[in-house]
Amino acid sequence: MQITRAAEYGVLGLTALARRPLGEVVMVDVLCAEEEIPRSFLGKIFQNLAKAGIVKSARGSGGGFSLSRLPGQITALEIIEAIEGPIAFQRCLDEDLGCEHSGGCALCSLLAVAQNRVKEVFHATTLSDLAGRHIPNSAVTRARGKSRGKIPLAAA
Amino acid sequence: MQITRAAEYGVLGLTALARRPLGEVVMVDVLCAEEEIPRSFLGKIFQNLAKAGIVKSARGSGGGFSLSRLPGQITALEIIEAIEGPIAFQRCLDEDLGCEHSGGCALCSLLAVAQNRVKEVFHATTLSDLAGRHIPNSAVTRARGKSRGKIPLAAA
DNA sequence: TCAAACCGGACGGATCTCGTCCGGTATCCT
DNA sequence: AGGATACCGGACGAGATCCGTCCGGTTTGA
Repeated sequence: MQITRAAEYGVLGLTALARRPLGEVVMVDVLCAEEEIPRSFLGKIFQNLAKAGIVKSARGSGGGFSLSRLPGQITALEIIEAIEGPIAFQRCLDEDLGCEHSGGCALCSLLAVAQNRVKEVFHATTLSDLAGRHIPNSAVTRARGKSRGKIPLAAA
Repeated sequence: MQITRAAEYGVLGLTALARRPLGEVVMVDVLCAEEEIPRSFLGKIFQNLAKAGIVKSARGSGGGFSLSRLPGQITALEIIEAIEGPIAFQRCLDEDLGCEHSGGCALCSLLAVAQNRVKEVFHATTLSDLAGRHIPNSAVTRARGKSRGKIPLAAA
């Protein structure tokens, strides 16, 4: 019952992209430096985002990634499902291959409701919502020196 | 982003218990036969439920498990968290050990909202809700013979 | 032609999942 | 007292998933 690092990194990387002028092509090196994400992992994640049409990739020298839509038109649900696959609290809730327990499985109904709630939340949030409020870690640590201790929560 | 089998089995086992007169002591062998759950696994799961105070255990001959409260007073949230540990979409959302990304992490806020939605759903559902609508698999297969083909969904 | 940058598959260690097994202990029955 | 019964609890283990890394291949620009 957790989000994967891949999805986390994917969202973070996209916010970094979304903070720039629309259409700007950025290398993964830049993005992962900005958000402190392992380089080759983020590369792999962005391959999925490209395949899902969220991001466009440009190869060769001067290449990189750019958003293929406005940040306000990309939902968190899209991003997360592009990386993790469809959100399904249980096997039988993904495609309707029927529940293995019984005809009217109460548990599956419950899980279906819960699952739809989180989908609603993710669907209602766009990348611009996320990018607006997010301050990249690298900026914070730079401003703070390298004190690696407890972080006073800023901004409620 | 999935519920574990353990939680699934736990809920199922408890519904079997909840269908009986309150306080009746039932062996795990009976419960797992009824719900078609591996015996030793369910035993282990019920240990957690006992530790969480959801179920009472009786040892020795004639022993087994019984609900320690009315089914209407046991929430799905309790059950699931007793088995899986606290629901936390991300490490930083469990106890407040602060987000590793930044002060005002937008992603964590989003995940927190989604997580609370599912907690609400689980909290609003009781064991009696689940037990009422659930027909154990064993009963279905008995009534149907051993046709292992596609199951026509009964009851909307 | 060369270097830059993404593509995509293989690999690998760590962790989690899904159980099983077995000796220990508490309880009941005779 | 002595068994038989049933839960307790820890160890074990196969398999899957997670979290990345690596490297050869391909595309592109200079």
